[in-house]
Amino acid sequence: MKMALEFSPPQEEFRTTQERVYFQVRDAILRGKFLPGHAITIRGLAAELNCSPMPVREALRRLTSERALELSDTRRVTVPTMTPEKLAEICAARVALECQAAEQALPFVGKGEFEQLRELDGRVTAALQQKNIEQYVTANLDFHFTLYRLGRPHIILSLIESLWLQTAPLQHLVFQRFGVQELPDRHEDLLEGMADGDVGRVRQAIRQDIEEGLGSISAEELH
Amino acid sequence: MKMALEFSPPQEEFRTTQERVYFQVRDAILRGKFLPGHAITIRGLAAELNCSPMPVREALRRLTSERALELSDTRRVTVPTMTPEKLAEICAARVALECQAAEQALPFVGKGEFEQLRELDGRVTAALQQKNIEQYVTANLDFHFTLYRLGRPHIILSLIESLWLQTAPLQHLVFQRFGVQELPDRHEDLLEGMADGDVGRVRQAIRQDIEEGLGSISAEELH
DNA sequence: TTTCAAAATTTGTGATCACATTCTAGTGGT
DNA sequence: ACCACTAGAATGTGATCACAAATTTTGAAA
Repeated sequence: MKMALEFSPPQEEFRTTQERVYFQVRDAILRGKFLPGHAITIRGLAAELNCSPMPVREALRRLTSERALELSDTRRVTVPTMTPEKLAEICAARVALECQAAEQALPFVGKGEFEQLRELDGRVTAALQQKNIEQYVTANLDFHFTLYRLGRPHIILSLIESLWLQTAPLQHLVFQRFGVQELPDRHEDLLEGMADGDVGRVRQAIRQDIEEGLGSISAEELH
Repeated sequence: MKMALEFSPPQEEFRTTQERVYFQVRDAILRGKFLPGHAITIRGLAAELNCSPMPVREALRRLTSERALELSDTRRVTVPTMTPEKLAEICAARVALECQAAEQALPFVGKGEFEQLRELDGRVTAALQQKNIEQYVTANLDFHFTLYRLGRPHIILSLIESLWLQTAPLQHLVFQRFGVQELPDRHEDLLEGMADGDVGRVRQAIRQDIEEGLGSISAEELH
């Protein structure tokens, strides 16, 4: 079965095929093109992405070690299914790391950066009003990571990215079923806290944004 | 060049060669068998571990994505060198995650678990008195991870493991040069906090243990 | 129609090969 | 002695193949 348009064409130029495949699959996961539980085959992906199984193997191995994909007991690569325990852990880890990243970013929030974040938040709000799932996901991701990147974190950022990757398939599942209109977001609190340079308020806003966002998911049945 | 005894024989039985190689290399890094900056070759490892380059490629790719190894701009796999920025980030991330893990473990610390932790701490102290680097590293690792594992974390634990892997090469370098006798540890505080069920004290002890431990490293020149 | 075992296909793993790039001596010139 | 340069060796990447294990399909019996 040929699944057209499942993967976007590679945006940038990559040095190796393996790297290209890695980002294409990663992107597809973030955009919700894979359902939890879906099994992925090396040869199938290789055929779709026009390369030999070799680069696919390495890309999948990499994504598996980031827990974006999962290795079944029969060595098959699948999109992970979520459990309440995993969700609670991801939630706790995101709070811990994203609070740290935000705090680290705070000194770098100047006037220009603040305006940029306000503009990105505007896009999130607009997407929520229009009930545009695709746009909401992209804008929300941009908002958070633009903030976190200000503190120039490398290690922490990649840990956070790994955590977002893990919730992406479930998140899209829930959005497609229940929409995004009722999603709370604490971006306003966050922006005010940043304007005041109030670390405590920023951390609190991040915590609530994450816990309420993932809480609204866990409230629904977990597939 | 044949480097004998660099790798321990595989302890358990692994399902695949790739997995065996992964844990052997991982173990070697944790035990300080690799110096920062050291370049690793796929074929060289394959010859030492008696397999084809293929499983080694995948194992190295996996370790690279965990930041235990690094990909140079010429695609060569090397043991990462530390920078003050990276060390600060690792320190912050460890504090955030290990405090969370400890808090999560706290309700599971019964009498038996407490005694086990006291016994492990005793080994750490003994190793420090004897200035036995190898034993200190092992005992300290056992102490921390035995505690964290009580809360049955999966995701957070693997993040913490990745962070420990990243500091291992530098840590061994410093230990070999300056010894371990002056290393502070906050395990006493930690144990008392746990006995009282005092979350705040536990978190504070973890924070200090990490910051003082890594601080004593950053105080020395970073290679 | 349903059930279940055997056959056929598909899959992951590991080995080997080809090729372009990178690294390493060794050479020659200053 | 020192440095730039070239030839040879070594390395990473990607393709292809062989094989065992897992999956799916098939077909016959109930």
